[in-house]
Amino acid sequence: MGSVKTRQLERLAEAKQASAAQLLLKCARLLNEEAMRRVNAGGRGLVMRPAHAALIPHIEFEGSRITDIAGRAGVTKQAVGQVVDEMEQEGLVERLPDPHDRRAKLVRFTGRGAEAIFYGLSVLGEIERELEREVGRTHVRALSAALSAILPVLEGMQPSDEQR
Amino acid sequence: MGSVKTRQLERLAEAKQASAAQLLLKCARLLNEEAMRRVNAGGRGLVMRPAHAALIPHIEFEGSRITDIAGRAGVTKQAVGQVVDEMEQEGLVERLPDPHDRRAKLVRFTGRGAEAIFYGLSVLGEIERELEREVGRTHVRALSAALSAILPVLEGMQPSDEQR
DNA sequence: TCTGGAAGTAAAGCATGCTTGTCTAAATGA
DNA sequence: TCATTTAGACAAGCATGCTTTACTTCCAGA
Repeated sequence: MGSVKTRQLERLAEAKQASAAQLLLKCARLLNEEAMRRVNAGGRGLVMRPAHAALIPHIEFEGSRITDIAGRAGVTKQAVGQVVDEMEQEGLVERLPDPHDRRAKLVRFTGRGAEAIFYGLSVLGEIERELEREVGRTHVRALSAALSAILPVLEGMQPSDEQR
Repeated sequence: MGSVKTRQLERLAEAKQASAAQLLLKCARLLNEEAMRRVNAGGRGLVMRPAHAALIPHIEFEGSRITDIAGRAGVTKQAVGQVVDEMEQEGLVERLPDPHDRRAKLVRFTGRGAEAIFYGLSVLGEIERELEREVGRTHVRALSAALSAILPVLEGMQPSDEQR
């Protein structure tokens, strides 16, 4: 009793009160789990995995090169190639020859891929509407506003991610 | 042109505007990356990995049983045992005999473990202060308020997680 | 006092998501 | 033209974080 360690443990108990950062991390984890659960329970045959989700924002609708996707996603082109293989087998994307460079290929969403993305977005929208119903639209709008402000700051903290 | 697919791709481009849910996920990912980066660059020998972070909230200061931790974290006791092994080797936690059950052991933070947690929390606090400096305290407080409201709703969506 | 179940450990295995290294074909530029 | 670089594919390997199976020790109820 009264030892250094005991006092530390007491301070630790106090510190348990969540900061905004901790709240953010926890909410996002729960939201992500719920969204994945709903997407994969969506009756469709396809499975959505985090590796897929990570690439989607970096595949442009006109088609993107593997190397470009890799650079933006911050992983090697080999890693992207593997995930693209999977998504291609599920019929979500297709590889097209790049008219500007015969070494290159363009990865592009298929119609089915676009549908899958809409479905995923609709799941997020659905959850969002449920949240609004529970906590009120004001809170959700404030959340959006704050996150929109914070996002560029967080992006600015990213390491420039030299070569890979 | 004008095909079903083309129209879908156009809609897809519109849909790219981020919802609150998407913003939340992206911000959290960036925040998490930045926090991990800073913690592991903290000069200390120890490495922080997601698996450790996942257990920490479930280790009570008085000590918790492996089985309890596993139940709350939603993984098997074997998985928890492995991570606890690692944290024990780093001197962050210790295993004590449970006075109430000679089969059981209590996992508890050591002084060093408590320090490490303080350090981790201080990193989060530091990032939070930087965010306040950039976007203003109002936004960050609104963020906290909204997340605090949303958290219990998200927790309520959790599957009851039958047996494991 | 046994008998079933729970706590923890041990070992093996597996899914995921990466990496590095190597190769071919094509572009690029001196 | 020829050397270098680049895009992508292929193969192997590895780190992480789990799981399943099997065991020992101990508790607890019939």
